[in-house]
Amino acid sequence: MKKSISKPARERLIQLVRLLEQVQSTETLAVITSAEIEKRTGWTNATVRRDISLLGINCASSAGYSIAALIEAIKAVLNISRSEKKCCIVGLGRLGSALLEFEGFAHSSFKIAAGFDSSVNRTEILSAPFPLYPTSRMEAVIAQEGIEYAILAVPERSAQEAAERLCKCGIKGIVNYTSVVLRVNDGTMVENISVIDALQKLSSAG
Amino acid sequence: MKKSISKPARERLIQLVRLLEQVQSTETLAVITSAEIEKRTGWTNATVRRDISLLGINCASSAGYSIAALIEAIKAVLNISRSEKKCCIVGLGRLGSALLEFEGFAHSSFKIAAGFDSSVNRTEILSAPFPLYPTSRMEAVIAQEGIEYAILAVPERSAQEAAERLCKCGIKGIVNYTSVVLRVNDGTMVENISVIDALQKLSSAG
DNA sequence: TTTTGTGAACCAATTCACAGCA
DNA sequence: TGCTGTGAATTGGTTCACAAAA
Repeated sequence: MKKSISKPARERLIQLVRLLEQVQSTETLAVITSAEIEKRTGWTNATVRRDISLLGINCASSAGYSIAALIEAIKAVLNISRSEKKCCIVGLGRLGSALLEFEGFAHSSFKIAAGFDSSVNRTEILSAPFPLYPTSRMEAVIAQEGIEYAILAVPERSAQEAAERLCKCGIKGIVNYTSVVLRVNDGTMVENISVIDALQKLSSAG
Repeated sequence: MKKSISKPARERLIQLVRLLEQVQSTETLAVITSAEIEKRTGWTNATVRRDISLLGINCASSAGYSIAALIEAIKAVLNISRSEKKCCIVGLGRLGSALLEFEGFAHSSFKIAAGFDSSVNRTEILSAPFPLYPTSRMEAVIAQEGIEYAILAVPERSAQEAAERLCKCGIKGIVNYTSVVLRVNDGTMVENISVIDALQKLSSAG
């Protein structure tokens, strides 16, 4: 863990751990080679080996890497699922409330601890496995619950303002579902996952 | 100008055009400097200037870049909004159907031309401004409509199979809302926008 | 054998630093 | 003066190629 892991390598490792878990749950393989990972991901085998070597562990034989050991190593180094991390959803329109049933959360180390919406009516009508609050209580609830990450799913026109409030609360990162380019403090990171953004990336690569 | 634009540069330019449009619609600025763009995005002014110079146009004065000209230039070079591009939504659960009301589409050059779901019941009950079909008709409709991109919002267990069918149809790109690591043909690109993926990127960057 | 792990080489991207321009 | 545009330098990432290990 001496060498710090670059962003592209980290992102590949995040995907890799998920790929390995999928393999583990649908196939009987216990071991996988870098060549096989290349087939399934498109990354070159050299890149795969380099990424894995950055973990600073040694879980390979001449048949390849032990899948179980590799999963553990990546999780440990990237502190994925090291401890439960609390998130909140900001904006409970169709998109925000669709997340209430997103399967992926079950197997992750992220836990949704609160939902916020400016419409009190909506926070009262919706039912969720976690408490819903009016946006006015955002700062208080985030501090009190120790929420670290926010999922931003408000209408475009409210996105920047919401982001600023989240920054002031000391939120570590925002997952941005809107296509607004957010201006945030240095202490806060943003991951953009707007569908328009993604489509434009695809079509500009064409 | 024959220098091809790198992927990171393209992705910044896509964000930049959106930022500029936002500035244009909320402020009265007609001109913007690379230093100002740095403030709003966090990219260094050198990177901003380099990216813009890759466009091979010249829309700057000593006061900065003309916002309107810059928007046009980026759109032209990245063929954003050059022509209307057809997409489909595959999987009309809560997440997929939430996209029906996503605002961003209105101002984009992407048009949703079809929705697919394995539940015939669902395709009959939902109402959308475009036709909905059972998944069995996917291949036929995609070919007939000339659909180029797909938004994948099916349950995790069906994701890989759906992706393979989309590849066979010759779809150019898939926007993947699931957290499954998709294996696709060389001719098909994937953009992953799973919320879990995004949260893990944020927390591993810590 | 086969496959990893890794220096060294290569290629890509960013940043520096400054000439040139309005 | 205050900006852009861009060669040159630098930093970062990927790939090569091969020794070492199983």
